[in-house]
Amino acid sequence: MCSSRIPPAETSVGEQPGRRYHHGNLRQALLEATVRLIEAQGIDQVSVRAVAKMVGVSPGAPFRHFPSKTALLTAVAEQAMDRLKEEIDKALAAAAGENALMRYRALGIGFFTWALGNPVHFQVISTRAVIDFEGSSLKARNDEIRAVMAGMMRDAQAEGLLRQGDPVRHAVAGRALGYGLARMYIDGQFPSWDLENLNPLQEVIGIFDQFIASIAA
Amino acid sequence: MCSSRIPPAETSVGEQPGRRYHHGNLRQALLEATVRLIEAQGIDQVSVRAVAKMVGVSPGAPFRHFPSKTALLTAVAEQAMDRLKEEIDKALAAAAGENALMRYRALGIGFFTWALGNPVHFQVISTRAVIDFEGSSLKARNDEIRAVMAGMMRDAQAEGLLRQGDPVRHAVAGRALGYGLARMYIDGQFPSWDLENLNPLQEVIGIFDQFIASIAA
DNA sequence: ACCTGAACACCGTTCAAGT
DNA sequence: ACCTGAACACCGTTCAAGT
Repeated sequence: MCSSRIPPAETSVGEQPGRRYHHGNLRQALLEATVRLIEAQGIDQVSVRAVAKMVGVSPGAPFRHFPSKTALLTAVAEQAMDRLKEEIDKALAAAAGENALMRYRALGIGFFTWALGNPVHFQVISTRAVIDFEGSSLKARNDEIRAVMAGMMRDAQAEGLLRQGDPVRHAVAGRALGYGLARMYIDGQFPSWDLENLNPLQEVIGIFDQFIASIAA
Repeated sequence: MCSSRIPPAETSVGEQPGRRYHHGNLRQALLEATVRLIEAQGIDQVSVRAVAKMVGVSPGAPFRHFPSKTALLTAVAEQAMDRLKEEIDKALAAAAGENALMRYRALGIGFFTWALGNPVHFQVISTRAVIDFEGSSLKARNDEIRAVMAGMMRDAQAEGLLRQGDPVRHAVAGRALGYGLARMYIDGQFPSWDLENLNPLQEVIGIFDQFIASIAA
């Protein structure tokens, strides 16, 4: 009945299930279906079985590609982190000639652009209960970004760009501010703060800029 | 065999299961068992059945007191929020005579004291995916605190205590900073930032103080 | 090599039946 | 009034068997 199955188009694996899957890139299809399921139902509603069904495959099939549900979600987080790093690298490249504080700003804007543009990915990365942060590439990647931020703040102080205070504490504060703002936006808290006039990214950048102005010399 | 059952001690419902429960305060016992289970296993491992077993009751019993698992966790969050409000009220009472910026600081310290002292409760309150934030008392309580913070920042500006910038943005930044710091601490990120010298509460307050100093006139 | 489909021990939730 | 215990439709995960 289906002896001449055509494989699904090389990279675009997000169409309607198409009854028979067999080969094709199941791994990537599962990752994409997981993201779509989180978008549609929320992260706590994700089940491996539902993802398998979306992709048209049996309940056990995903376990040939991911040893556990946690591993599946961790893989989604790793893809998310890769995209974040790209966004940050792009922003940093564009700000290469500027001073340390402006490079710090560029990094922050890269982060906000990514987080508000990919809320599901941000959510997965920041939901530690459900991913294996320590045992994956996530920790190293995260530490890289942290080190870059801390270094910039130190440079900013050395260049006399900071008004006062400990650069490490400023770096931590900036990170916490970024994390908290992204989270508040995604949790839908902006309307309560009367922050619905501008578009959210503009608003977040405005707040971040005010933070930078506060610590600047 | 057990015709003369003694009811469990009035309020202290956290002892070893004691085979037969029947009356007693099952509702409160379930809430406490839920907190202990999260402490021991993490929030994603909580199951109504496990909570029921901890308390020595059949799988269906909790549903007489909470319509759903979400309702159970939301009730835990509501108790948590009540304690947060107490902590904040206490801190504000102690700072009643001071200026708006110092009262803002007191509120912040109340929050940090609560969050670092009750990490499980903070985690439950901030895990939106698993509680009913909008449809409970949580939203109103949260809005109260937000309004107090925003009011203080406005007063601080009116009293000439702020160096520059929009007080609403400062208020949002302070909230995001507080949320982000508590979260970073609970996620175990402090060691990576070389923040393990002081005790965490001291460290967090130090960073918060530096933020306040940055925006102060 | 990759997938199916049955199986196991779990879940949340409901509901008749017990006390 | 409150709880039990069986039942239902789910889940994560494993594994023999198929192609």
